[in-house]
Amino acid sequence: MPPKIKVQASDIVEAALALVREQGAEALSARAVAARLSCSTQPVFSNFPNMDALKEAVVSAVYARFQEAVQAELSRKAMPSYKAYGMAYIEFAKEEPHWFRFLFASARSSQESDVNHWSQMLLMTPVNGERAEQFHAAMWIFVHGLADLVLSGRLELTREEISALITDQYTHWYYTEKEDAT
Amino acid sequence: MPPKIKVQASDIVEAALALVREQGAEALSARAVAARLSCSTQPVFSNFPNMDALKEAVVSAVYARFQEAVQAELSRKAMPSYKAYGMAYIEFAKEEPHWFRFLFASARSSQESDVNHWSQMLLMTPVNGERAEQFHAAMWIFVHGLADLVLSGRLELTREEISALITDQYTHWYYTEKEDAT
DNA sequence: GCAGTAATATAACAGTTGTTATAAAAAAGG
DNA sequence: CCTTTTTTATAACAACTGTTATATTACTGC
Repeated sequence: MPPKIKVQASDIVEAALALVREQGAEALSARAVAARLSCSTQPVFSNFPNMDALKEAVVSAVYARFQEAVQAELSRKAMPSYKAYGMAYIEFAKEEPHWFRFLFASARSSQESDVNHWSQMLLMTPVNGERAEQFHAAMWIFVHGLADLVLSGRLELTREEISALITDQYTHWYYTEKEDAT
Repeated sequence: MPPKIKVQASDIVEAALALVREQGAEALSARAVAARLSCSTQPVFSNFPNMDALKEAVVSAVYARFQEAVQAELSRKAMPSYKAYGMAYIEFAKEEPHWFRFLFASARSSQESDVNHWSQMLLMTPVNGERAEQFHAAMWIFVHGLADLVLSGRLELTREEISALITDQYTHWYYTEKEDAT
């Protein structure tokens, strides 16, 4: 019978997660993971067919953390709103820049990740009918652009300024729609 | 006296530019540049102290192309507008995805690149006074977010849909401001 | 206690990278 | 023609990467 398992797949993913979090995507290598677990590189390749598979697992794990963070932020509010959603989105990007970059650099198809993510918000649009999807898209685009610009340092904003920008974006749409309706 | 110079700094930058354009940032290596110029790696290091310096030069060169492309698009219009600007911005991202990524992945400080780039548009805002800067920022954020989402494949849009989104973003601000004024 | 089994460890292979030491070659002045 | 100067070429070094062949180890049923 074989010896007890010392290193499990979850340990490997967790170590990889920490590596990416602290040093970014390019620090993720078989040897770096092994060093963090104080083992050889062998367990990495017995738990995963190759490094790409591990990377995929790490992407999923980061995505789970991302959703957790956003949901935690939302549950603190009485009712989820686009503003709370956007703030949580950008907070995550600011607090975990390497994770955020890693997540959105892995260019998956449009089925995955934040499409599903945002789609739950479609029920919350303040506008009705066919304009709902356009409002939804506009908010998504704006929040994502804001996150990217803040993350890259091209825009330096306080939390209050970010909050004000999202509010503005929201209300400009909202008011215009109301004007149109009357 | 030395032999004639065969490989000049500009040749190296140009070769690097083509490499990044065709295969992305990670394809930029001393040997790859040399291979494209059919020379050894030596001229690379006699013209640049190290690869980071070359990379910087390439960033500047890509940025110049970016500005050229946007200006060319703007000069086709009777008067530059945020819409034309945004469309040119996103067109560049779609047509030269590797260049666009390379440019905006090089996280420089906020003095550089598209801050100056966008700042020339500040004169074109349709709103007045202190709201001008907020309108300006909102357009920048929206267009950049749109470019990034389209580039990564998370949003699949035709040129017409992109155009409509920018128009919407613009008019929602514009109309709301007009309402406020009256 | 021994043998079989599977999870690790060691170490190597082949590839990549930036960078540099050394050699070759080419142009021009003497 | 030959020496000097400097660009280029060859080749190597050291560090890194993914991956794998081979050994070692620890456990368990017998």
